[in-house]
Amino acid sequence: MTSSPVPVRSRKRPEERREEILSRAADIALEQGLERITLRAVADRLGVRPGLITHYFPAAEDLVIEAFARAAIIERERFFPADGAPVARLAHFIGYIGSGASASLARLWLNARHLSRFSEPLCAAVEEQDGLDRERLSALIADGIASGDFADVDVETACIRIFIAVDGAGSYVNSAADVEHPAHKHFLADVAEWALGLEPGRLGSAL
Amino acid sequence: MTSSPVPVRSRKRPEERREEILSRAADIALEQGLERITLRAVADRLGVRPGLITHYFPAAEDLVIEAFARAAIIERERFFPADGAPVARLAHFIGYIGSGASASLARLWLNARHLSRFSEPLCAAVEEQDGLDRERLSALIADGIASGDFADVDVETACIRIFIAVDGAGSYVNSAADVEHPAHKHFLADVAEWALGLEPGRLGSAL
DNA sequence: TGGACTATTGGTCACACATTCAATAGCATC
DNA sequence: GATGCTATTGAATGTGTGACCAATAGTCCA
Repeated sequence: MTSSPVPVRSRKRPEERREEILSRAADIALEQGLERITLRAVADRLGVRPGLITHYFPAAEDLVIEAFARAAIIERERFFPADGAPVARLAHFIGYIGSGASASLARLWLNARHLSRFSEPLCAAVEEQDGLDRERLSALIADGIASGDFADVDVETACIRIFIAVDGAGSYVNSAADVEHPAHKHFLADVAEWALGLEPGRLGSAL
Repeated sequence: MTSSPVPVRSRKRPEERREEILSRAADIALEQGLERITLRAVADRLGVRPGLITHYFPAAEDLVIEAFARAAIIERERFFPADGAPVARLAHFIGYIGSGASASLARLWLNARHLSRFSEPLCAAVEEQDGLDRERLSALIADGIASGDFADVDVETACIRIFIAVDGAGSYVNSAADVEHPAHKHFLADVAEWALGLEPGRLGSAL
């Protein structure tokens, strides 16, 4: 009585199929973690046989690495607005990180940073994506300095400080404990104000 | 011609054996990561059969959790000196974290924080150890405030800020990239000075 | 329309893992 | 010195993983 499990075989253009695979793998990376990207898991989501994934990614590790990069690239656009005044862009960035909306992104980075321990190529991919984030923030900082919104600080120094604060705050993303303390919630804004020579509280409204 | 693989069976008191197992598991956690704590790996290090590990830890996950706790407890003593002036103790703490000596500890925490995603009991253990660290640092801060070395800041707030900085700096422990930039190396000391109302540079000599 | 190319399948294999359990042997106690 | 308890072994089981490969069937082109 059940519908026959007819194996509907749909043949797609290699580039398209590859995109599909990467896209699903990136979804898994964000939802469940990089170590849950298995041939079977990706194949199931696509309604396809595991062997097909191997066909496109002979080494499963490469799929994981590319999926991480894709997830990082896609998520990046959510917190780096393209335009607006420097302070507003910075406030959006900080507000986004501080809100729960970036939890899956924080988990992804925690995940990847840890897994870098076991995989040299993944480590390289992490550093590459990290570099892209830094480029974005550095550009934002440079804009703010040029416009006079930020003090005339060293861009790289400010960028490094802010990202350490981002990663520090993100460390607790998997903890059930209280990240409700004001010192927690305001840390990133506090550090950003310090790093950019803003008067304390200037970014506080972003929360 | 090879020496016969005589299975030398040495029978030990349960408490002693259990300690041995935990100790080796903690070693593996620090050296190779929590996910490398397998029945076989621990058994091999002890010259014992995997079944014996199961005998003491019917659920392997419990061994991992206890091994993490043990590693965290042992390592804690290395960076929280028992006595000395508050500033000196703080400088030791910061110097230890900043030096490469704490790399395996940073890896352990990154590891555990990530794995907390998949295991509720591990998450609880992480929070427990985290709480113990915070107790230590809070006591140190309270001492410094009482002695007048630190400003009259809120202990919990200062503690939270410093630990976010610790975890943020530790995030890059598996990266091959440059953590050599001064902003990187001084971040923890900078934050500590800010959080404790110390004049900038006061802790810098610790590096 | 027929043939070539290859995306896709279905099945298999080897490996690492935790778990289970009956059999064995060390140690303490009588 | 015999006996009982249990720490320890040896082996088997089941699951999940990546990798491999011959067979199949879409799709495109001559």
